Amino acid sequence: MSTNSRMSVAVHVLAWIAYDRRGTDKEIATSERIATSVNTNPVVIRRALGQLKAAGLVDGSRGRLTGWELTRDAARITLLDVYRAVGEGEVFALPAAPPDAECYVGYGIHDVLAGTYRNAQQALCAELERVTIADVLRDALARYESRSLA
Amino acid sequence: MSTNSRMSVAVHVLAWIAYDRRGTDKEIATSERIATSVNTNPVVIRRALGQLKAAGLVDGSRGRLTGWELTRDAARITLLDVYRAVGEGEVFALPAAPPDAECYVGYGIHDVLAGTYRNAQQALCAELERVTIADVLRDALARYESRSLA
DNA sequence: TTAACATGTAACCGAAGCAGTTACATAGTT
DNA sequence: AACTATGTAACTGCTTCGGTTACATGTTAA
Repeated sequence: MSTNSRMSVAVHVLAWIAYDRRGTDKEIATSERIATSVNTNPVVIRRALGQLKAAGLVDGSRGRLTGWELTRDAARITLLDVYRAVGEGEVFALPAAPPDAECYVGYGIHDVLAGTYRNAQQALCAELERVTIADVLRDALARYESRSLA
Repeated sequence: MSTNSRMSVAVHVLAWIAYDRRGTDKEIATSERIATSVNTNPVVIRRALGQLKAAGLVDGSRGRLTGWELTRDAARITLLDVYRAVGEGEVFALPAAPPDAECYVGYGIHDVLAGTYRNAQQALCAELERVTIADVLRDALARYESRSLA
């Protein structure tokens, strides 16, 4: 599929913010710092944060020493929320050109496909809804802890 | 999502071939004729047929007056078969650049995401598997029959 | 055997989307 | 007022897609 990586970036960003750093170095969540963890450019992070902010998942201001915050508990942000926030469209696309409406098959097939795609998409979304940012963070940290057994 | 229309084209092609034209004009299934129904270029159809043939869903030769055929009943070809035949990859992608392995979050997040994506993708595929080409054809024809009520 | 027909495939085009980057105006803090 | 970080525009290189032309190859029918 075509597929961009915005979903992955957005989840990473949220998990990074969700991680409680009060014990460590009191690192404020800036696009710069997050970009280091994601290994990309700060602007890419700002674009992601912009979408997440528009969706009401995070909040932040321009001032110094501010830092981004989640607007609610990480356990209450699902990957479906993120999926919608980053504006991912449909998984399947119909051809731009409409089929031959004179053809027995062509006449209605786009509508039929659209319905089928809707069901498939819904199944996908239902699965995304079962996972939260808290889940992702927990699993990621678990992997970090159990590393270095190599 | 990125999203191409190959899936849609392939399903259209299969439904077109599945439609029994013995009663009508005995139209042989050529890339040219199918292209008319799909409203695209014959080469696009040939590319699709090439993938479907490689997947063993259709068969055809170069000769004249041959025509493409399904290798099995339309009721036994699922949209999941088609999905795999057209080589659609994963719905979600991870960033090309690996995250910062020193970061508590970055270290394991790609693996975590990959697992989640796998589950979501599986849900999608399960839904596609429930629909066959025969289903699509039946529904499309039903729409054709009940048209012109406008 | 030969003419007709249809496929397979390479090659190219324009359009679109994406990630990355630079640059800079703007806004909020200290 | 100085500092800091965001928001955003603009540009780049890369990739993919659908569409198109062109042509060699293979198969059938006459």
